[in-house]
Amino acid sequence: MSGEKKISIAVIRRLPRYFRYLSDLIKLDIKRISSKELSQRMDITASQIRQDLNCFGGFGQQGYGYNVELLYEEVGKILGTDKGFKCIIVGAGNMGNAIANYENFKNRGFEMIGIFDVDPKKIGTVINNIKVLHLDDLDDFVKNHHVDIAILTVPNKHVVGVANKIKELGIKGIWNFTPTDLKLGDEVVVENVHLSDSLMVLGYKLKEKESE
Amino acid sequence: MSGEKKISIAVIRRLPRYFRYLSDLIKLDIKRISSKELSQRMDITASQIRQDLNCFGGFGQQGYGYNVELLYEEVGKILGTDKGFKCIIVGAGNMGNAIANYENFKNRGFEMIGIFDVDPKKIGTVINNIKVLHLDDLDDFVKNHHVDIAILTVPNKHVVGVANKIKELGIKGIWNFTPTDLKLGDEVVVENVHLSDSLMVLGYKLKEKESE
DNA sequence: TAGATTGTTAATCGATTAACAATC
DNA sequence: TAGATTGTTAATCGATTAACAATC
Repeated sequence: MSGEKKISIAVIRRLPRYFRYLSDLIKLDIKRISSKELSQRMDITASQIRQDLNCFGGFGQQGYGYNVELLYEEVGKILGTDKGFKCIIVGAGNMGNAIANYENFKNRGFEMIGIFDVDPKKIGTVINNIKVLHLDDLDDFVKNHHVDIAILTVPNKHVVGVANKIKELGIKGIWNFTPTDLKLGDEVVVENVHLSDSLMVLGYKLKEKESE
Repeated sequence: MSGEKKISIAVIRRLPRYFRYLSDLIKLDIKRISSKELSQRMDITASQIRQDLNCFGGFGQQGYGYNVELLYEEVGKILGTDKGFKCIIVGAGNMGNAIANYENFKNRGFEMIGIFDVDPKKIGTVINNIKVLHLDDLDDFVKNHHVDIAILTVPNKHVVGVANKIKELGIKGIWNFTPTDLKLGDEVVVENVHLSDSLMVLGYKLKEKESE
């Protein structure tokens, strides 16, 4: 079922950015846009925009450009914003809380349906209308609810154990906020956030800037 | 002051990962490592490791490999872990809270010295030993404290205003947690986190996986 | 139709990998 | 010394950019 040419991760990582800019254009009531105009707004080349979009189909029209609304919908579809991915948060600490309360995920196709922790003080509390359950109840929960994605915000020492459990339960996606690189094989797709890494890159850039 | 060849951002983004793995090796009491062994642990090529490290100097020794402790220190120095970057958090919401409470930043060279918000209910409260101040007090604060980095966790509608203020106050680095792409010119270095983008990439991968 | 702009092929650029001489 | 492994150059691969024919 995969006769198509493989699309590079570099292209994929730009899609959410297109999605954002298109959403902004809709808010500005702009109906059509050329790759040239969009390239100026996004500070990338028009050529790259056309190449990127053409990986997925000819969404534009010669002499006209792209219909903003249509392109927005197409990019959304490519990213799966219509899939309604069901997510659970594992680890009800500060980061778990922040994510549970973040309002932007829902309209991008991600729904938070459960939060898990092991701290007795947290079990039973409610975060953004979701009751915190004990991690031991995760097995039962997964039997009764389809779960697409587990969001990992547990302390580092628990990561490997929890990740393996998630895999065993058949959850196929992990959004990993821990510093640990997970090695779970091909069955699970992992997207890492690695906040410290990001901050350290900023530190480097800053150091470079100052030595200019 | 820049006769050296420019080091690509791809290399820089791998450095924190080297730093993490070296830290793990130290914990395991491993004293030396070859690029080959490290490549197996990190799942990248030995060639890439040697190329990356050689951008900054010959830290290894033929026939021996790399001294773990020394390499760890060198990579740390490159990233500026010894700089003690002074950071403020702008936006004391859930994400601001999570970051203020994150314990891993300090030992990577980042110190949180201030938190700012505009919500009267938050002003004066204390988060991880740091008192939340009103954003109007930021000017004064910057006069009295050197600030390297502003961490932006404000609601989206305030981003542009706050970012401009940060720039005017002479802060040179922004760690941007908002979805907005900042356009502040060359004076300020920006590192984006864009959590939604990351989650959407995971959604895409998941969708691809399922259609395999 | 003429002008504009895409879709797509070709050229360029940069990053990764391979190979091996240098050397510990 | 012989074996191991780096540092570094050369080859390959992939991603970005340029160019232009197709076509709206």
